[in-house]
Amino acid sequence: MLAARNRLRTGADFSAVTRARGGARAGSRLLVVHANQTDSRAVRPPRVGFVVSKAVGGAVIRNRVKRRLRALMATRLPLVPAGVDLVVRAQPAAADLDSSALGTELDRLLGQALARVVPAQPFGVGE
RNA sequence: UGAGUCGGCCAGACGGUCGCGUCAGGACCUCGGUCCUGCCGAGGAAAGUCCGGGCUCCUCAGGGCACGGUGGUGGCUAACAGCCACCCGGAGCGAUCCGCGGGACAGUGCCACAGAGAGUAGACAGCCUCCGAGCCUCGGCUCGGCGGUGAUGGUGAAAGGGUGGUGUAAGAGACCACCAGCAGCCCUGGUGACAGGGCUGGCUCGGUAAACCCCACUGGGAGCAAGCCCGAGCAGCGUGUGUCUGACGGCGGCCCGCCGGAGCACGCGGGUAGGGCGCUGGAGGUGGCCAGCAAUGGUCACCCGAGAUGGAUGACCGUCCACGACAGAACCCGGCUUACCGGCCGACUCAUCCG
RNA sequence: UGGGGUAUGGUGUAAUUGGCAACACAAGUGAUUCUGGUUCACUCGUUCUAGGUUCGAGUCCUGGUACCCCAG
Repeated sequence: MLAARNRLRTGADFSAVTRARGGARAGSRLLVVHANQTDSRAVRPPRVGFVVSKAVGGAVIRNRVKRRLRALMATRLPLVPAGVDLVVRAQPAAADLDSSALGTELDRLLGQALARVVPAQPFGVGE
């Protein structure tokens, strides 16, 4: 579980990230990462939300996928610039992966999405 | 030793680092929150939502009808379609298991096809007496007719007791014996379902009620996103005050002064956004004793073991083993059903061997 | 989370009170045609699944599975 200030809390927040005009998206067969700079003055900490639909599996599998993504995201949170909201969506194939495979996939997609939404500050995980 | 039946229990363990949620204590605080410490933190099915109950709101004088639910008996329970014990029927050598297990003499409906006849039975073939005609090897045979018959054949899921005899033209519960079954009465045992036995009777009226129905018992509706409380803003109502005799607001706090200026203040009820409560101490667990065959109940002691709201149990490691199945609380509880890698314990049955 | 509904050839639908699972389109095979189309004939079913009631179940009863809809 992330701290409350780092979570998206309402359905309006989620649709603001996933359907916003200025938002960026990077996806694969495993995950889809949405990003959007909702606060241009960048005073708010970054916020993250997760979407795991019933197509992924039962409640146990969905919770496991969500917890793994949450734990992976918690370590990467300091690298996300302030004022940016993220939504990480899991595809059905993500249920079969372990944490390390999910981590590399998340790094790749996160870099793509953040580079599109904040080109001035490139995401530097690979360096 | 092998095969099997039933019941109960467990649901990876230990350790390290980093994190999460409720609660309690403390610190900081811009009263939004942040940080530190500590306790606790998913299941036997949390699942399916198939029954039952608590709780909440709505409806409701009382009674009846309609529409459902249940269905051997006795008990347990808050209640149940559940559980326990027993009865009956069936399966098994047995331990044991399975059964929507009331009523077809209250009434109605249906029983396709086949078959003569399918429900107050029925004559297609056949069998038998008698009458008539024909043939004739004079034993009889064939055809037609008035009747008798329910034994035989064939049909069907099912054909109106079974076996043996008496009887007859041929036959038939027409009559007799035994058996099966039904009804009535009585005796014994049992709270009861029922069981055992005796006497009498008519020979003996299919199946289907998970068809309508009858009988007995029983059921109001919706559901915690139920519902209750607080409540911005906008609008409404009331009272007071004010419109050049200037309310109120602005100019850094106050006074004066200057500027803008028609509303302003208080109260009221309903209630949107939003927030809080409901929300977990309960038909609660663990252990002992007592009553009971048991389900269960009583009593004593100890314990507090989730309560979130985008929704908490995770991540990375180490060691061990049988290498980890099915699966995640969202108001709570009692059941049922379904899913499931395996493991442990107890009781019992059968077969074989040994003593 | 709570409430409600549906399931029949590949697809869309039928089937009186329980008595032979029917129709259209599609697909395949064959015939007709020089070839294709049209036309004709034929083929194609665990009635979602497992039990039960019944002589007999798509239909009646019970459990399960999948999908869809509604409230928020």
